[in-house]
Amino acid sequence: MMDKHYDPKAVEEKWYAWWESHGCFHAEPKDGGESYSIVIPPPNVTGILHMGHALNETIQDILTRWRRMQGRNVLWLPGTDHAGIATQSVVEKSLDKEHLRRQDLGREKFLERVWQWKEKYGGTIVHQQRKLGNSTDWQRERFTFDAGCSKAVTKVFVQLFKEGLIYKGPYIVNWCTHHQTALANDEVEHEENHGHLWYIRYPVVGSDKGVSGEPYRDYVMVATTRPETLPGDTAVAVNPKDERYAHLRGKKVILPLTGREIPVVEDDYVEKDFGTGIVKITPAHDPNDFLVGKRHDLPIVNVMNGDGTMNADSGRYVGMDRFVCREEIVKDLEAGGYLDHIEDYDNQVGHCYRCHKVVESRLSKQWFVKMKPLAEPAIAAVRTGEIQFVPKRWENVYFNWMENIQDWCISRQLWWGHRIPAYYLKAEIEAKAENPVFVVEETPEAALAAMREKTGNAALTAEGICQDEDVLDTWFSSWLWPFSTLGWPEQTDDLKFYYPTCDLVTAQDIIFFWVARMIMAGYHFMGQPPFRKIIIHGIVRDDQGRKMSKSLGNSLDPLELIDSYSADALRFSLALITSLETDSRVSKSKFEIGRNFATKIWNAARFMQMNLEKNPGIIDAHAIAAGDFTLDPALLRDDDRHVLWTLQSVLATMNDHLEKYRLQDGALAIYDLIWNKFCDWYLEYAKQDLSGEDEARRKQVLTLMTAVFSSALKLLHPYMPFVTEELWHQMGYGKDGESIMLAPWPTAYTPEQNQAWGLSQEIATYIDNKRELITAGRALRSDYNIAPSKLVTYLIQTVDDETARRFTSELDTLRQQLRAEEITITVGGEHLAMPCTVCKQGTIYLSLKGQVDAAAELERVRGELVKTRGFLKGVEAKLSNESFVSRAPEAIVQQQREKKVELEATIERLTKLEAAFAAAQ
RNA sequence: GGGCAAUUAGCUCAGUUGGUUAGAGCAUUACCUUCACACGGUAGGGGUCACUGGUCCGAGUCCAGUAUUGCCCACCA
Repeated sequence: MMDKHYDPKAVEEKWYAWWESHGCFHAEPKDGGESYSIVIPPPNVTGILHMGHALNETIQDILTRWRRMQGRNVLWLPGTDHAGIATQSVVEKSLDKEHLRRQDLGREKFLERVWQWKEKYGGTIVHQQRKLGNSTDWQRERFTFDAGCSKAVTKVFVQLFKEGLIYKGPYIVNWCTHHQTALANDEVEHEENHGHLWYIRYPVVGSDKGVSGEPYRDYVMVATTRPETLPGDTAVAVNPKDERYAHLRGKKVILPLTGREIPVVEDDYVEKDFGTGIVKITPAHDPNDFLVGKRHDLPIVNVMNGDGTMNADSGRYVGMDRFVCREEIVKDLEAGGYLDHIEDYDNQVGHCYRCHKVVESRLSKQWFVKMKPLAEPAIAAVRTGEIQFVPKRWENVYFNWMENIQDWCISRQLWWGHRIPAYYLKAEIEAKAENPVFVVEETPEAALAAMREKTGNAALTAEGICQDEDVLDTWFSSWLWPFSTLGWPEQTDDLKFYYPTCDLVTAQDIIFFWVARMIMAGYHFMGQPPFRKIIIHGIVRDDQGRKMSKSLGNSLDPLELIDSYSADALRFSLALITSLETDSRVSKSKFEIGRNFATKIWNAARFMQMNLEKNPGIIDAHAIAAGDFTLDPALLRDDDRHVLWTLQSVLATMNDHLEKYRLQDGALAIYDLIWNKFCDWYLEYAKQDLSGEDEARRKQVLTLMTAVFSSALKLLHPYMPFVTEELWHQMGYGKDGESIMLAPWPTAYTPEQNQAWGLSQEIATYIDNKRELITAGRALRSDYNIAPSKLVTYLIQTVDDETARRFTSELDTLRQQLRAEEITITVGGEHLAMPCTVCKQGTIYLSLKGQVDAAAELERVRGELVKTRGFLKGVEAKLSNESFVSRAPEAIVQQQREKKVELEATIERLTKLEAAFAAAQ
């Protein structure tokens, strides 16, 4: 006998291992069929599973399991990202404990350590993903730094370079003067800094006075937080719309302390209302100034060394530390009469995340990809709808970024990553040549040959050249993910069959980093989109709406949730509480929904099993689950028809919801079917027959329950794979231990079956009405404070004969359920002089003999009459609108006509009622 | 500063082309430990759908404006 409470732990472990070992997740092109493929957004190899992954992967798994059951050839490809900075930092931190720096080990030894780390700990997240139940094809697991992906990366780099789309150029990076290395943006911590704004006068060239020590009459005033970079100024800038400085157009100013003449340029970057509205431009020491300099073709003067001391171009400050220099320059400016005044000023200043020294903006040479030519087809693809965002509004975000796209800086001064396949003459590098000769090739051998040709030195050996020290941005491998993982650049069967992939599921935070770039790479290298639909889901937040983060300590751990509630519960609850439209707030208790649901299903199965054990061999569960069963129409009751009909309508709704990625609605639909329709209504209804003497009827009920429940399990399987699989076997639905995950997705009954069994919307509506009638009857009792034990007399009045007939045929049941000694059923409006309650749609009226509130009923009927008349007016207006009648589809017009007739009948009925109530009053 | 979204029950959220009585889960109240399930059942309470105005026979839904909140982008030299 099954236990009262479902114990998911053992079950989930058992079935995952079973699925994996039976190759249930594995996909092969040779199996044919229509392909459905998704590549997983590869989590960082350093990562541990968080709620974001749980949501993201649950969505993908629901889609893939559903499609697989539909018979598609499904591939969901897993893998991880080598995550350059993150991984390197983790390993460097572990070196810290040994008081080692990576430089002490050297590049090769250090990389060995990282690989060791990856082998040891890199599997953490993929093991955690298994606990979620992901049906990813683990035989195809990939890593962005594995041999295949690395080959693709190198090939792409060389191709883009040869196409002229990759170039090497100057760029401002975050520079730590202590570690003497570039830092990525996320390695820079911004802290509030209590500093100053120095207001400095720059004399305008041509001014009448120019003697040092005297105030200039004609000058511009510049405000700066970094006076020490002044010797590197190569312009001052104003906003072109700033009327105050219109007279400066085309003029030059004198750079204080140096005597150099620098131009006044106009640039939108300048904020009119900040400081004086004039900015000094120091292209070598500020990223924005660098861009201004680029736009205006300004010279770049670097005044600082890598260690934060001033260099020769700073003039007399050479050798000073940058902060000493700041004080000296301010002193000199004051002495020269250039310093106007100083204000206190707070701003954000970047600090190194490791040594907390102020990060310097430093000019360096970096590699770039020209993005404009790549962006054009990618923009067109979304415009034409070849690729679609779901929800659609993200297209705006995408266009906004793509149309203003900047070149992509792809080089990183790290060791862990794909090394840039550029090769130099070793002699030139050692001599620190300004612009060393280089070649870009896929292999060192090819590079040597190319270099020999380029330099005309046939005697050049492999020792004479060296590879670029930098590695590529991690995204430079992930943007190839949809095809590099399928074997590109080889033209594999996988690639032919599964590319383009179908859906990409991700959160909005990597639309730029990843999604947009994959689209560009897809079109450029494959000539085809990487995927058709982009499903953007929200972010999982805590119950106060904050992002989950380690530092806030508000993270929910999916593994903990799986431990306390089960993976099924986590998945189902996530699906139920998240929509694509908004972020979701979650708290631990939310996951009880899924757990309780699993228990409910478990117990429904237990109930059925108990009854099957009492009737051994009465049905063939497997055959019924496979759709091979007959029902005797003579034995069918309306409640049977109702549940069969409801199952079919839920199936249709689920398909529609899943097609449109409304996973939440799908979850709700199956939840309602199983809990409310099947357990609360049908199982309760069936109890009387199951304990009855009629064996044919018992068999019929058990057949029907098996048919409905097995279909419901299938509909639920994408959401709750484990418990459905367990019950599938417990109930003997799969022949010879076949898995539910490969069972065919349910289909609607044939028209013949529907007809033979008398299934129709009318029957379903009748049962709904009956439920409502019983509820209303109970409510009436409580309204009039009548004890449940007391027998009363009900009057039921229906609008149509058919409903009256059905009620009459069930008088005994109704009497029992309403605890009535007498029930009178009539048709039409005359009888009802003492109405008390009205069921839905105004087609059934129920009253309790001797209990009337005619005044209230009169008021309500009048309200209803007003509404109905208004509605009728609208329909009439529509029908008298010529353009509607002539242009709208005939079916719609007909519908309106029918509605009109119906409304007129309703009004007539209500009018009679009104009169009856008025008389009663 | 630019853009996007949200505002519906105590809480978290649905509400698909405007349509008759606005739904769910949790929480809550009463009753029920009835032989599938108290992680349960039955019945109930709780909403001027942020505000103002507009269009319409009819607005949670469409339009305009206001307020509040959140996010993204660009960021003040």
